[in-house]
Amino acid sequence: MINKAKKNITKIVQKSIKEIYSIKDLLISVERTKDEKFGDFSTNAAMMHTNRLKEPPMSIGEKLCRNINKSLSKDLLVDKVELVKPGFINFYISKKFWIAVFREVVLAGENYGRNNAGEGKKILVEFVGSNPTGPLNVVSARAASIGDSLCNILSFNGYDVKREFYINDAGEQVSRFVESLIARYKQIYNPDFPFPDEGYYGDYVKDMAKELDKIYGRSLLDKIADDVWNRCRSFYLSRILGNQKRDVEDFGVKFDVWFSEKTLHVEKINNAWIKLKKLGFTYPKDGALWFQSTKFGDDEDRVLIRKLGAPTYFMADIAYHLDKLERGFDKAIDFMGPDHHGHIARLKMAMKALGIDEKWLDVFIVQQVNLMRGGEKIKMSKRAGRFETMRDLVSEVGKDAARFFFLMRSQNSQLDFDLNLAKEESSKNPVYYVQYAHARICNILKHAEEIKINIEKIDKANTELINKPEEIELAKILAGFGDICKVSALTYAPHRIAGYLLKLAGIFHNFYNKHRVVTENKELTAARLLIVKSTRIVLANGLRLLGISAPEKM
RNA sequence: GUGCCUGUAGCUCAGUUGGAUAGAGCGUUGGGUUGCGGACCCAAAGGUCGGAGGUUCAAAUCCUCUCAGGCAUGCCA
Repeated sequence: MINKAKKNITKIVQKSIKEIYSIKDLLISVERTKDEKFGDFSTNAAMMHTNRLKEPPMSIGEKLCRNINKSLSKDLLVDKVELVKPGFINFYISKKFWIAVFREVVLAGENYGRNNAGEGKKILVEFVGSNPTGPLNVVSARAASIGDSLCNILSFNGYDVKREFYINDAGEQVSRFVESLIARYKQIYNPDFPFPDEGYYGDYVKDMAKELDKIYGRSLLDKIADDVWNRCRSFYLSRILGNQKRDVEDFGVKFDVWFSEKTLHVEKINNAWIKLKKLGFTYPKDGALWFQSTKFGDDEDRVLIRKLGAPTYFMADIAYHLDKLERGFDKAIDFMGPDHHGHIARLKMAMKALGIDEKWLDVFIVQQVNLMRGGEKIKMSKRAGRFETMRDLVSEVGKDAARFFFLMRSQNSQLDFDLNLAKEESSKNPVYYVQYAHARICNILKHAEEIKINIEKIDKANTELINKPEEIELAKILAGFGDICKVSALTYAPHRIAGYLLKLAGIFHNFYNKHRVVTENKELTAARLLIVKSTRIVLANGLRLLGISAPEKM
């Protein structure tokens, strides 16, 4: 809707420029205004051309304005065009144009805001991902919220999206976990048995050791290298992975693919390695095999195959991304934890070495989360085995609040998560504020139905009766939903949707406070029901994109 | 040392890729409802956009330098 208006205005302005100045460069921009006192749309055309035409902006603007006023067509529904000081030309759109949005929303329903900008392009979004060595933490919860919501948004914009979880089940970390488990088990019989320096300190490892002891007693003590042990270790690894799966599923995230790093070994990794070797970017040194990342701007070369023969995480990740490419994705997006900082540049260098278009892969860091309680930061220490898990967080504040809080902020800044606020049932709590607007509307609709008003046919209501400023304001923000969806997809920014919903909820509450919907006046009631029904639809659509419920009662 | 992220109101953060007088929420202060959900609304106060230059009609936004904080800098992931 807004796009249509923008296009029309752009055409008109360009036509005027052509007529007056007969120049070919017609680059201008038409934007929504920030403030109502500047109308609804404005163009910087006069200022853009001031240099080329060697004429002051106000003078250009004056001529354009006069010309535009002559050529305004009726269907645009422009009330007024005016020139303002620095050289902006402002367009005032008639109420009628805006009010049409209510019917449009109701007719489109859950598809309102959808577009086909993505043209069915295949995108793979990799997020959360982890070693199967312990419970998922709060950063994983943040990544899950952002990744899942972005996928919803991309689908809504016409992309063919797949969600993927990368299981790092083949590396050094898994060995460290197993060593930790063995050590905890042995410590039951020998408290002095040393615990590995970089081991896993969490209590869950101790619990597993106790469990092993319960089943096998001391019989495993001398069988560490045995088959029994191998079975035990894979039993616990798959149990941990199972718990991780349950964590994300309870959080409402459904991955299309759980990708095991193991499946890259040995063949796919070998193939990737051979490709790099053939291109001449590798060499042996100190018994290991290296990648010449310095050729791509790194400060030192990086190891691909370790001295002992095992590939590094870096090598596996190269193979992994080649695999994604081979699976036919037009684009790959990765969300990684803050500890992967250094890894990103290297991965991109490897992609460049392999001749892959830079734009094919986008990698984002999901920054750390500081849990706050009563203004105090809760200390997290993985080493000491104390760290906040995703499960604890969700069970304390709930899925909706957790997701909304993570989605309010852009992913690349650190986040202070106020646990008390997330639980508070008041308008201070943003998630309640938005959900309350939705529930409130549902209650109005229910009330209307109780007095036998037919909500289904409400799109037939007489919209001529809509003219209050609060109503027009609602129309304008509803009309902007499609734009917000597009922008949030384009900039990978789900938090735009959250911000939009907060604003929409605010405008609705204000409207509600000023105007009663269901009254004696039947015609006006119908028109206002159309307004609140379309508002409900947009709230629900937005919440759905965030993966948050839109409750009918609270 | 090097690289990335961040620096905007007392606090937590937006700012549609360069636009007009920089915006919300919380907190503070003062108001509002015989009503369809008060889990609500309105108003006020609060700012050298970390700092200094530069680019141009126009800079929180782009460039250079600089200061502060965070993270990374493993043959871990």
